[in-house]
Amino acid sequence: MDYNKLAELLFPQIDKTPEDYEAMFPQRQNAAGGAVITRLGPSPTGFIHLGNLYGAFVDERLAHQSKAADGTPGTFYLRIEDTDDKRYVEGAVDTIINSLKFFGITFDEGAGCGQPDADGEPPYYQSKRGPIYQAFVKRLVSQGKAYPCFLTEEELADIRAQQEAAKETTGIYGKYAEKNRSLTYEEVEANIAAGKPYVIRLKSKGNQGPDGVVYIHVNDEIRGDVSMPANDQDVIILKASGIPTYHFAHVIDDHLMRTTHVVRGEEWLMSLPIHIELFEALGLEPPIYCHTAVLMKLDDETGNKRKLSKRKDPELSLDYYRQEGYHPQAVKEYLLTILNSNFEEWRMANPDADIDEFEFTTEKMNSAGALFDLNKLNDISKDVLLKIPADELADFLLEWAREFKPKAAPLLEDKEYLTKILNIGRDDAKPRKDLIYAKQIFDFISYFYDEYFVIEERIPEQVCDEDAKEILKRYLDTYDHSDDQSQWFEKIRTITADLGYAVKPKDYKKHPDEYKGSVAHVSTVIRIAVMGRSQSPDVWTIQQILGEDKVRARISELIG
RNA sequence: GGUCCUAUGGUCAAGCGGUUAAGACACCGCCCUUUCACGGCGGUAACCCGGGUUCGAUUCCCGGUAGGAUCACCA
Repeated sequence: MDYNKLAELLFPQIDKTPEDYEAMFPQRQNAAGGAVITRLGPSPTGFIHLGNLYGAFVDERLAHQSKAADGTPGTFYLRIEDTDDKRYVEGAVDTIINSLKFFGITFDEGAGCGQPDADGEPPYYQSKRGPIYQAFVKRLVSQGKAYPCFLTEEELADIRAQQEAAKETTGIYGKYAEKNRSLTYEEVEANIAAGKPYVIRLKSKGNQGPDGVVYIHVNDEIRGDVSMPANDQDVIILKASGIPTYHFAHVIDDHLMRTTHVVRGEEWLMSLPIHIELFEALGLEPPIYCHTAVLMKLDDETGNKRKLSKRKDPELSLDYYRQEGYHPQAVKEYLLTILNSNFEEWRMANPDADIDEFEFTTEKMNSAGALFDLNKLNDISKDVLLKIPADELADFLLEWAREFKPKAAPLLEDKEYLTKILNIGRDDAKPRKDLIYAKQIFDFISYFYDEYFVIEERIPEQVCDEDAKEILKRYLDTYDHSDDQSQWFEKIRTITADLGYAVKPKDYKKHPDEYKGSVAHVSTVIRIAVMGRSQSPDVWTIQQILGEDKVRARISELIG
């Protein structure tokens, strides 16, 4: 069989060679100098989730932390893996870029990144790289390393059924590949003339060595040495549509785009043998692989760990964090704590350092899947929000409200008021940490706005209704908005003592029979009248922000 | 089922042949306090099982078990 002739028959329109493309896309300057080149390769389904962000983070850190000999940083680019046209969703690329940008991850180049050509140059959309892939496939065919296969869906199904019945490995390999591997030129020509659809398969060298099964060994940056049986499947490299499969596109693109580190999910580990054989067949050097762990969650029903699922787990979607109003920085820091085990320690030692100063390493990555922990996220979020100045936080909250709570947004437009509210207890030596995410913050401060003010709790049982009324009446009578905090509290003490409550909570605790209750209970009545709830920051401070009119109005309302 | 990955408290995790087996979150108690929060102090809680190797295994090897991943003209 004349393979050159076959290649020409299959790809008459392809006139460029692999060498042409090598010359068109030469080695990058910075990669030659040791910088790390990474990429994100999402399919354009428009759904970008926490797992994507998790991986993107590794890519971004690895690239931007590395430096070439001359000091130029590595490159992180976006490549759209749209080899499956069924998956394409309109506007998906923008969604991807914007979602990641929200979390502070930006690309240096790639799809939608403002290259001269809107699509990027070289094309960063796999769907636009057809001729490139075909040039390499053509070369493989001409070397007898790949061949056209005319197996129909029915035939494939038959083979599969037969294999399953015999408990053999499924797929096209060994004897199952024979038929199409050994087609003559004339047969191929006739099939094509008859318009039969076909795919191009790799002619696998198999994995049988003189001593049994041959294993491949790969040094994964995260997992260390990984070994598994070499590939023996005649995998499809070019689909009937002329578009390559992921496997082939990965090999060609990451080589031509000079990716040095391929960061991808653990789910790709099992196809590594295919990629290794492909690189070998093409005479190319494989990149360094980093297979990251999958994000897990405890299943409510089974109690077992399982992969976060798009359908069942809203927290997988990045939209979830935007809707709840998590600050991107909080999500980022949380991800980093599960990504690099020493980050948390570093953060404690360097509470104010920029996140970029943390030295991210693949050695500190865990290869087992981490369980997603909302508690931890919330805890981290408290610290993150504390470091953000109140006025910035006000902007963040307003922005969130405009999108997700439009009815409340106009109230938050009064930025001075909002900033004061958010600043309560923040500039102390021991600042409060009760702000977690926008939705929670809004609920937390809602009583500052009459439109959302409601009495949520009942007065403590130690205080009877008459006393409660009396407390509020006296409080209102003696209320002077210009009192400082100690003057204000002195008046509460007076009321407390006059009505037979203990001024010192300890006294009440020691002698519960001698008092009706303590100053704590009296204060709680006031709290509920003014804030509608028994738990809040300092009452005096809140009243100063609320303003005299609101304070008086709310108390008067209750006295009737 | 085949193949591969993983295995330390409820969760995230240090550890890399000899440790009282760190720390963080969560939980509980006490203190501070007009409530809550913050903070401080303290507490409950772990090396999956069985064989080896070794003077000695959480750590190394083998087997089991468990969990996860993967077996498409999807990525």
